Amino acid sequence: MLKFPTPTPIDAILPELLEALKAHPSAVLQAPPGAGKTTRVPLALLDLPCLSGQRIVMLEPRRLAAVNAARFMARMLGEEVGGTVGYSIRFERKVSRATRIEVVTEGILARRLQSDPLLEGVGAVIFDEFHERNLASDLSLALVRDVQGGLRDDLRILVMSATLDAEPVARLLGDAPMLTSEGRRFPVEIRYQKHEPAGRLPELATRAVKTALAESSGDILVFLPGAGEIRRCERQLKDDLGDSLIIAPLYGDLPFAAQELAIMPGPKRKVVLATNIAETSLTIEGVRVVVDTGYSRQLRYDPGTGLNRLEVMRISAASAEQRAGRAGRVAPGTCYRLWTEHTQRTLLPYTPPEILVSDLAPLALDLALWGVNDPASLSWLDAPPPAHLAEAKALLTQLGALEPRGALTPLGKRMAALPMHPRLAALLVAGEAIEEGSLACTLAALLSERDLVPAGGGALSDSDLVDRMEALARKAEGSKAVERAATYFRRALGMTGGSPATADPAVVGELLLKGYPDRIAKQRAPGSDRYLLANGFGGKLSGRTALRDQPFLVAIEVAGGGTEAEIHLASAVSLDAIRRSFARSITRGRRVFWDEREARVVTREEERLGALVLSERQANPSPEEAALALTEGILAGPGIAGLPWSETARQYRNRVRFVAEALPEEELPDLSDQALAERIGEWLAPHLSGVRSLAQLSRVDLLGALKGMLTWKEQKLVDDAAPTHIAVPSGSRIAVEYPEHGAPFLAVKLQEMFGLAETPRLARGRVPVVIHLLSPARRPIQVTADLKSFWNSGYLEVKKELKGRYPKHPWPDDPWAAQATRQLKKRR
DNA sequence: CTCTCCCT
Repeated sequence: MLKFPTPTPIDAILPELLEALKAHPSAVLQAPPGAGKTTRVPLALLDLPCLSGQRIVMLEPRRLAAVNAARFMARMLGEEVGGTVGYSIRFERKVSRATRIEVVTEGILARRLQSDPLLEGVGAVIFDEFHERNLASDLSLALVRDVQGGLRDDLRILVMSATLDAEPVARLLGDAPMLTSEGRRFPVEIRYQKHEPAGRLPELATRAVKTALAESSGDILVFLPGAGEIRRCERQLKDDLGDSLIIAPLYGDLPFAAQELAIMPGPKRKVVLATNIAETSLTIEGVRVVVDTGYSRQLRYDPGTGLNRLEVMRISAASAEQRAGRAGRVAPGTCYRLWTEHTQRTLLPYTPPEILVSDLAPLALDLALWGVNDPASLSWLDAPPPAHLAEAKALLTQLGALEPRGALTPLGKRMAALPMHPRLAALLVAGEAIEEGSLACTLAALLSERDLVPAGGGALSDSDLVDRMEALARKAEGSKAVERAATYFRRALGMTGGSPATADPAVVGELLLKGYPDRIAKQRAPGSDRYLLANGFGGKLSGRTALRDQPFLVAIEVAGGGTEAEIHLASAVSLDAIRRSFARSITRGRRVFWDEREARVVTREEERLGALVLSERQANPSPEEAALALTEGILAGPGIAGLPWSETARQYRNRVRFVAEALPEEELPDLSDQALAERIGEWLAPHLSGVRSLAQLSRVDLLGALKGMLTWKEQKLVDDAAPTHIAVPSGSRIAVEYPEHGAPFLAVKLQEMFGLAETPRLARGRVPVVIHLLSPARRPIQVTADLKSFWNSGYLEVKKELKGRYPKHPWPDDPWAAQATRQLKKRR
């Protein structure tokens, strides 16, 4: 056994662990941070006889941690790293023939499993920090377990974790033995709030920092959700406390030098305002006090939109414990939790694992390469959610990596071999095909590395990717990492050389289209910053950008959801490039519809891609299309009552209604507004040829159209039973009025009716017409349905009254004998 | 308060 300079709590449990792994192929070791498991356990495993001559691979979630662990172990052995102990991380590999312990980061193992599914020469795989439940470690465990259950039953699996509830993993590993070790940590006193605090996080944190400064000693670490909150809190503390303290922000996008300032001990008491980066990734020396707001930003994948959403959410109890532990590294400490003990009991026990909440496209591609069609054939701690997986497969199909049935295509196989997200792999392969591989590598690197930071600090505000290319050319902060990744990608493609000096924005757009085919966006109106995305959702450009001039974009980073997402990064793309890339998915169609505002039929020929109309032009509708759209427009707008009916047509409808009511046995058709609306396609549509607008409806012979609803026989019946005119004794033909409601009537001058005893009748004699007798000036005198009694009695009264007023008109004493006339009295 | 953190 090796001699370590200081004993750690883990030492006591090592013999037991070795025994467990002799008896069982798997084991679970639960030990809090600081117990020494990362360095002690792999070295101890070297003594296992069943591993003799075989390599131990240990998985670390972070590159820095992997390198540090390897270096530390090599030093314990008195060797250089790369001897018995080596490491492999993204850009670096330090291993040799002699290497027995290889520390790798998570992506490396997933990749190696694909090229060497039997893990030739590997005797044990250790999953360190498994409680973080990253996507790659969940996938790797499922695959390694698959290997162990198949051809490698000798393979040892050891899962090490800090806070994870060990029971489910042990069960997953075939009831593996569980071992627990104490940590080596100083006690941390937890202080809760008495009442749930109200207010904004930066203000609450500022107040808590002041309390902590007064109550405790040592440096203070404050956990806030993001850079915005950190800046606000920093400003308040500086305003209130001045230069008595060092206020150090700490978050991932901060330049390296600023991060150093936060991590290293300073000359004065220090307050570090940090994001989650300080929860696991970075350790700050000298912290005795933690102020925890209890919130963090968490990425949520929405399978409905295929977009990610960054949300401020309450942290889990496990996360709160990890944060509090940061106060007990050097001495007993204090943790101020800005929530109540009651709220503490409502926290989720663990942060949801990535496999449940993130984009599964990379996992789906790896599964396809592994030959797994149904993920249920592997064992998972948490199975990938079917809806997320379906969305991921849909994307991979669109990228050309999967056949519709789910099998891997040759392109998919090629993509899976490239060390990046499938979107970027598709971009790279496409770039290679058009001899723009080098540019494609630079683009992929820009999109996969941390965003560049301009020289003056702050963030790049332009959402145009071409702006990022220019910042890269100017060597903005972060350029080195991007160049390194680009070089790495070029090597993966078998290329040499550096980034191209200039890039044609048109080529940039075209390449991005290949990786983000689902993210085409069309400007809603010229000059607008609002776009419609191909998935049917809206997006708004963020930042000041020249992209506003662009009718089409590829939206690369889209955050949000709800009604309108935020497009943080995009690139212009030409319509021609879209047409070239999506020739097979673009549909051409005609749409004939009623434009309500212009009150006319509009015909558009459209080129569509998903929810997007790529182009459109006006066209002429066929008579049938126009008639259909116009009738829809009539019903939606003015309705039947609003049609330009002539008086004759109106009367005709009333006549038909009158006959229908008076002679129900004839069963005449119903011409009411409602009936005409229901049958508009039948009676009106055939008469609309050449009509495109409401205004043009006046050209239509509505009466003719109406008559089309009646057979010839029925038309004849209407003419007979409801004549338009009736001849009176004077010889005049007087129009019969058919009102909308009530009985038909005849308005006629009294003098024209002399001698007529029988009231004329309509509807085969069933209904008497009502007579409105008029004065010579056409004023109504009398309304009657019984002429005979009028001549006998009422007439004399009328004559007495009116004779003086109309002396030129005949007023005979005997109306029975008088000649009916339209004329005045004959001149003598 | 424009966008947490990692990794092939």
